[in-house]
Amino acid sequence: MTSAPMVGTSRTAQQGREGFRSWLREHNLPVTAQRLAIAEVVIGSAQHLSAEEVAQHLSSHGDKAGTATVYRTLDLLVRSGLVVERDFGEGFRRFEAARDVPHHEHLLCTVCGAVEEFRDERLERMTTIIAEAHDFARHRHRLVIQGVCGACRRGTRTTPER
Amino acid sequence: MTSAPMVGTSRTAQQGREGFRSWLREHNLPVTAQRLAIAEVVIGSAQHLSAEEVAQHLSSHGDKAGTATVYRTLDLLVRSGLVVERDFGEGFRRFEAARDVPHHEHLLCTVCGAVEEFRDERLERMTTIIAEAHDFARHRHRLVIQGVCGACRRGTRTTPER
DNA sequence: GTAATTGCAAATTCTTTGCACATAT
DNA sequence: ATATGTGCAAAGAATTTGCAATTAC
Repeated sequence: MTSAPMVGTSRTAQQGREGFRSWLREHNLPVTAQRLAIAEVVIGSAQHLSAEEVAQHLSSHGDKAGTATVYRTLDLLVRSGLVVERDFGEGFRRFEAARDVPHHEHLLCTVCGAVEEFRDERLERMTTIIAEAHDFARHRHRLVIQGVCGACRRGTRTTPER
Repeated sequence: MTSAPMVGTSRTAQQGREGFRSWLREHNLPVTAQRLAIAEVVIGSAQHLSAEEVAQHLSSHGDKAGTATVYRTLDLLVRSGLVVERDFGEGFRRFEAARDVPHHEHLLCTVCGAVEEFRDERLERMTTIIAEAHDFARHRHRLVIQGVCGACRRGTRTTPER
């Protein structure tokens, strides 16, 4: 966990589990133990988890699910809108609970891997204007700022981020 | 090719070939036909090429190189500073000739795949300020704006971008 | 001549798919 | 009951690596 405040309101694991249960019911999809467990892990976490990390969290909590199921459920979670997919250029994807934030950017520490989030309205407006100037209809954008966090610069960090 | 003006100065295939030859010599690395051919393709192109596309360009020009050699040479080109690696979240990397631009952003058409480049000083300053506010030492940043280009919106496009 | 590169194929990493078996409704 | 999900293992896609044959210097 980073020490900075998160953007938006975080949801509890319970809310994640129940929210996904409702969504599955609405869509006439079977509610299985694996699906609820995966939803609880991803939505209950404040981090950006990879598929593998989701599987690890599961087994460390007594639950377990095959790799295929993890991927298939993450796909459902993204389609439900409860989870958002992220690509930090690491060669694999990460998944993050969708909070009540329309959009936010990421600061990535290249030393410890810590991810910090922020929102900036100016950036929102700026990308729209830039797109228009190039005759593009802006759909969305993605900004990742890479750098070194304070803890790593000062050698203060005691616990590894990931 | 997009119709908008490119950022910075483009280099010719010849310049790419010779520039890489010099770099190889300076680093006591063998100058091979494959290396020069790959440099010519990547640096001579105004596009963002994938490793596979580089291999295709090669064979269509009579040259040829194994996949491993293409990847190994792209790695050298990146390390030489003559080529820059890009990640547009497609699941694979693209490589672009490094021009005299310190940094530029990308507009990506989600319909035809066209990539347009632009530079924005405000963004440069903004990311530095944002990083500082979060106690990060900014190293670099990456902004990709996704949208639909004018040609695709109007159905005007006649030639596929990729 | 000797050290480095090349190309092929096998190995890796992340992700998807096919299929027999298990489970939700 | 019956459609759907699950897990395993095989398949895929992009990229890397081991190694014998080849080439640069």
